[in-house]
Amino acid sequence: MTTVKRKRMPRAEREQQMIAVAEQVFTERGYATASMDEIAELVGVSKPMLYEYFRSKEGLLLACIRQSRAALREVTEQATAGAESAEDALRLGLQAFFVFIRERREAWSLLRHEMALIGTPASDEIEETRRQQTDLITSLMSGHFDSEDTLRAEASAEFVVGACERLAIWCERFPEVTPEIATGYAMDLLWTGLSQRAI
Amino acid sequence: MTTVKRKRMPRAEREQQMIAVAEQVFTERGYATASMDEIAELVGVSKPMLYEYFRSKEGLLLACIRQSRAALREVTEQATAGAESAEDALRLGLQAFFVFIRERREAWSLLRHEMALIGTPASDEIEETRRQQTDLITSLMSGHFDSEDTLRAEASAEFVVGACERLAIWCERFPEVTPEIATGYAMDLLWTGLSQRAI
DNA sequence: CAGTCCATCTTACTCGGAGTAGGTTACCGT
DNA sequence: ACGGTAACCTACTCCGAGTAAGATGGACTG
Repeated sequence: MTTVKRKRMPRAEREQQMIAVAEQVFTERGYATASMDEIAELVGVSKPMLYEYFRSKEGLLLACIRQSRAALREVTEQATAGAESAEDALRLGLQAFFVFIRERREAWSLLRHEMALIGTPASDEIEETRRQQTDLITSLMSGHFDSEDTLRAEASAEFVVGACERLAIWCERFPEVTPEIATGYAMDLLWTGLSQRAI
Repeated sequence: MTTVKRKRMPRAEREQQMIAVAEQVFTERGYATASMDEIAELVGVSKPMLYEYFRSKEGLLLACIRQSRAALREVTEQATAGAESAEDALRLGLQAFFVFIRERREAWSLLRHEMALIGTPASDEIEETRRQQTDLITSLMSGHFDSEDTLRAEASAEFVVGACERLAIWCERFPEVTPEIATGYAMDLLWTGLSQRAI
């Protein structure tokens, strides 16, 4: 767009630029509808360069997902590092998550939407992101919960991740629901359950 | 495959057959990898017939999703019809859901995996399925909960749907987790919350 | 500063699958 | 028996993923 002079640049830098553009395009058009030609054009480079660096369209998507995942991990681990109790850890982690998805809508959109591609490397990659989160939750909880029933513990972690993922998507429709409010909803439900609110 | 004599058949019947085959193929190969030629061949009919009846590849996917959704709705509505309390309704609904996804793996797989296609009709269709479930939950709960805070009520419903969706996917990896056990996990977490299990 | 080397980059293709134009045939009602 | 139409087919176009083979800028060497 703005770049009139397409200069050569070192591989690492070009890769980052490509990922940034791809993240944008995939999010806007959707993976299926996005074309490699368009991404190449926006980067200001020819299509074979994309293939040189990422092997395939899906490879490019993978790179985007991996980057988002790393960012999410960074954020949630930092946030929960100093927690004392399970309740505290949960709250801090939830808060970090809901802030992340608000601040980095594009990254989140990728993780959220591009889940088709069953049987392809990309679906594994998305699942890996969730596994990262469930592992984190499981380990956070392990010190604070009766952990006899490991199956139940795993189920709980999955449950939490699914619930929050869905809640996050819902939040997008309501700008007035701040990360703080979302965290509050999630904590209430997770911690005290629905019974508290039954008449 | 087995059909040696490809006979003509009325539209409605052919449509059903096509949907059945498509559901299978989409599930096995994934939407992106599946080809209309292959589906047509398996049905024992030529490709333009698929387009005549479903307009596009995505239209065919839509038909599959709609059918699954109708089945899911049928099952959950039936199950919760006679519930007395909120707790009861929740339990019966969850049970019906977990039984459904076990018995109809293919249908469920479609709803579960084919979520790419952001901005396309199919993504709306998937969301519509979730909305169906959240609406059901909301209406089930409306009589039993303090409904001043509608935003919170909606959030709760989304939360429940997301949690159960994720839990259902997790269950696939553990055949020993029966629908009954899954329902138990979900009820415990939803109703009494995590605090009950904290040390 | 001329020459060499190679990472970066390009043009110009192939190939497979979505979607379509236009014609053909079995079946049903009269 | 004989239209009429719903069901069906052959034979294409077109678009986008992926690739083969070659061109070029610029860093480093003598």
